[in-house]
Order: sequence, then structure tokens, then C-alpha cells
Amino acid sequence: MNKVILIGRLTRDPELRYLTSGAAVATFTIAVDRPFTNQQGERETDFIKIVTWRKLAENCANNLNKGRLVGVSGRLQIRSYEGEDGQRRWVTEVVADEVQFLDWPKDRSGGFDSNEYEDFGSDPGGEPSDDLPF
Amino acid sequence: MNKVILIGRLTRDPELRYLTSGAAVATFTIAVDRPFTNQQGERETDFIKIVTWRKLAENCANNLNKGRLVGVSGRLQIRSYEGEDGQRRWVTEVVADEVQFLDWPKDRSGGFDSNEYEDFGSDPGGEPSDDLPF
Amino acid sequence: MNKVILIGRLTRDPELRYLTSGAAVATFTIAVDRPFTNQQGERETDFIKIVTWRKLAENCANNLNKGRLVGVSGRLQIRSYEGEDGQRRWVTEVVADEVQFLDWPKDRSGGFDSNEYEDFGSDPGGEPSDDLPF
Amino acid sequence: MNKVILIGRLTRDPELRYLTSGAAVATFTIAVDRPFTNQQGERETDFIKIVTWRKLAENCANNLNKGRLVGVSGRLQIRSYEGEDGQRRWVTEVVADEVQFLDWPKDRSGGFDSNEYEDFGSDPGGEPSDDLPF
DNA sequence: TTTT
DNA sequence: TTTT
Repeated sequence: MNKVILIGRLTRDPELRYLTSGAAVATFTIAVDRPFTNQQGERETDFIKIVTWRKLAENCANNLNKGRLVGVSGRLQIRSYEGEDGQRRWVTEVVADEVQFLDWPKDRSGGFDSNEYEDFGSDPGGEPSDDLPF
Repeated sequence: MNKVILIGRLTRDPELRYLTSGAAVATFTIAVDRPFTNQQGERETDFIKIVTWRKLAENCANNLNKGRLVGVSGRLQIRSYEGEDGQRRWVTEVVADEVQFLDWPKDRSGGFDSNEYEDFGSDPGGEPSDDLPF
Repeated sequence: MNKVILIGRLTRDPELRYLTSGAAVATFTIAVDRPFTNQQGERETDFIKIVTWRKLAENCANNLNKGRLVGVSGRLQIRSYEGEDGQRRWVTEVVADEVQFLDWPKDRSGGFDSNEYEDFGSDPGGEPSDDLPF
Repeated sequence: MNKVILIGRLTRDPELRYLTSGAAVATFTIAVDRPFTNQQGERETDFIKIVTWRKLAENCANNLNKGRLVGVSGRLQIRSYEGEDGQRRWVTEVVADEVQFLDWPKDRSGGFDSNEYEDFGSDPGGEPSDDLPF
């Protein structure tokens, strides 16, 4: 079990790349305020890296930008990589499988049908929730 | 472990009551859209009962109303009660310990300092997160 | 956003059915202890209905039984149905997309490769998490 | 909103310290397996740092050790600190407010009443969940 | 630096 | 490196 759920604002526009395999990856950081103030009476903020893949990546890159409020759900991942100096470094990031746009402008012309996107490898099924024998 | 995290809109204004013990309780229902459409191509919605206690109850009653968008975190609770007809019934509800106001009007005069409220029995402590020896 | 995460024990063996469409559905209830005691000093328990679909349903039916400890992640769903008396009733249940077996006996002969099952409609992809250009 | 829920095994015994303020802090790392295998067919693991405070810290230090299975709930925190070389570094960790012991040996003599610990600054209240007028 |  |  590895679940992360966050609500925060993008600190910059998302960055979209394509791997040599053709897979789309979008990355961005969100600012999440802590629910309490510190001993100096200031509200602190965590800046959390988000990674999204495939269709979800493209949806984020096309629809989100700096300052937007999002709900994110995913898993916490720790990746190690080689620094420029040859040293091993670690990055912690949230690999999102769901991003919900929370302050989408209502008067936006040019439609799309949802403010919530999920990362499925393919058609998720969807349960025929009615007609159940219980 | 019993965690529920929801984002949805209030279907009505919250109802605030006081128990004979003096404890404040606020209840409301939020509409949460399902992330996919059903076989008829319609987007379905779950209507989920939320219960809040004490200071959080009063904050919700004072600041929220029908249509507002909230993030809720809490636990799932199943309560049985005696119906008017003497029959035993069950209610399922989310007992919230955190409610975050997500579409608070910016131009609102008359201040309060946060859009996020938690239900602590008392001062939660707050970790001195700096000056750690690691 | 609609996320539920629970840890609890099965109150009975799972029930497995097949809809006329051929889709497998397994249902069971888990007992989840509350983290605190009530005013009489007793620890209370919530009994929460879980529904699983497709491959995950079959995995649960084949591998779980009464008393087993599981971690469950999914979404909260409220369904209405017609009672035998013609009255409309509501059921609240957690539609699980992930079930983790937490007290799997180690000495079990006859292998399977994981104690964690997820409900994907299909191949979930799996991110090529290495070789990233960041 | 900033929620993390994990199930994993301790990679070492917890380390307990006391700040000059007298506050107890316990730290440990848990190994969390990813739900799928990578392109080489191997199951990968994330090693995630957990921090606990006060009574919860002491409970963890007294009752947990290397290899134990735990459920953890808390928030994701990113802290910056000065490295020995004068460079600014970042640590990402989960500040836990709840730790549930999942493979506690049953035959353990010497009792304690719960396998679940929460970090409250003080008495959490506890809702009188019966006798509600609804 | 890692657990079963 | 950060958002409102």
C-alpha cells in the first residue's frame, strides 16, 4: 500500500517530454500549505514534485499552468540517479494516477468533458454498478 | 486504519446542533462525481454524509453553504439507530477531522486566517521541524 | 476525488458471483477497530462492506477467508436498490481496486507471486521509471 | 490536504532522540514494495523515511524493530538542511500521526491494550457517537 | 545505507 | 529554483 493524496497549486507550468519509447511524461511541482503555523507564527509550505505519464501527462500539460489548484492522488516514489559530479542522488516524487482540476475557469470556451483525469494503461472497465443481485 | 479523502460540493447548507453535553455537531452531504461514465454514458454521483464535531463543526456551519467545494478527510463510520417504526437502521457517514474550503471567494471582506480547519481535541502540538539533528 | 483506505479482518469468507455479462464480483465485510475507546471504555468496530470486480474478485475469493487481515484501497459508493417490500434502500460500500493480504501464512505451499492485487481493466502500463532525463 | 498512507517493513530498528526542548522524536525507514514488476521482471521497492513525535515516537521505539510490518498514516514533508560541505540538501519524509502494528506476535506476554498508536497533542476528544438526534 |  |  502506497497512497498519497494532495491538494496544492502549481509553482510553474508543467514540463512535457517524450521518452525514446514514445511515452509522454509531464512533471510539475505543487505548493501545499501546512495546516498549522510554526513557532514563528508563519505558515510553511511543502513543494512536492509530481510526475504523470501517458494521456494524463498530456492532459496536464495541455490544461494546467502556474498557479492552478489541483487535487492529486498517486504513490510516493524514491528514485536514485547519477549527479553531474558522479555522485548518487535521490529524488522523491509523487507518481500521480489522478489529477483533478479544482479552479477551472467556468467561462472557458472550447469544451472538454471533465475536470478529472486518470492514468489507466487502457480502458478501466467500469463496473456495471446497477442490476446487482444484492 | 480507516481513512477517507473526498472532494465534493455541499448539497445544502450545513446543519448545526448542540448535544446536551454542549458539544457542537455539524452535518452536511457532499456530491462527489464518479471519475467515469456508466454504460448509458452518464456521469454518476455519490452523495456522502459528513459529520463534524466541536470547533470544526462551528467553522463549517459559519463558513460553508450549499454549492461550496470542499476537501474532506476523516474516517468511515457505520452507526445503527432505532427508526421511528422501531426498526433498526444503519447510517454510513464520514466523520471528518479536516475540511478544506476550495472555492473560497477571494474578494471576501472580513477575515479569517485559513481555509483549512482541523478537529483537534486540543492544541495539536506542531512539530518543531527545524533544528533537527538529522 | 474519492479515496478510502482501510485495514481490517474479514468477518466471513468472501462470496463470489458472476453477472450475466460474465463479470466476476466478490463481496465481503471487514471489521475495522476504531482507534479510541468510547465513553464506556469499550473499543468499537465498524463493519464495512467491500466489493471487488473481475480478476481481483477471483483472487480475493480464492485466497481470502474469514479472519484474514487485509489492506483495502478503493472508493466509497452509495447504491440504492428496491427492497423486498418495495421500499427504496441504500447500501454504502467500498469498491476496492487494491487488496493487500497482510497475514498470509509463510509456510503455504503452492505458490503465487504476490500478496497484493489490483483491479486494472487491462495492462496498467508500468512506468519505465529509470532512464528518465531528470 | 496532504495525506500519505503506507504499509511496509522496517529496514532497521527505530532511532529515538530527545530534542533540547524535551520532545521525543523517533525515525525509521520502511520498505514498501511496488505493486507491479519492472521491465526486467523484478519487483522494486521504495525505502521511505518516517518521523514520529512525542508519545507515538516512544511507542514506536519501544515496540517496533527491524522487519516488523506497519501501517503508517501521515503527511509528506520536505525539509532543507545544511550538508557537512555547506551545501543545501533536501530530505523528504513522512511525518506520521498514526502507526499500526500489523504482525504483532499474539503470544506476547506482558500486555498493552492496542496495536494502534496515534499522535495527539493531547486528549483527542472522541465523539459520543451514540445518542445522536439523527 | 535497506525489509520479508 | 517555487504557488495563492
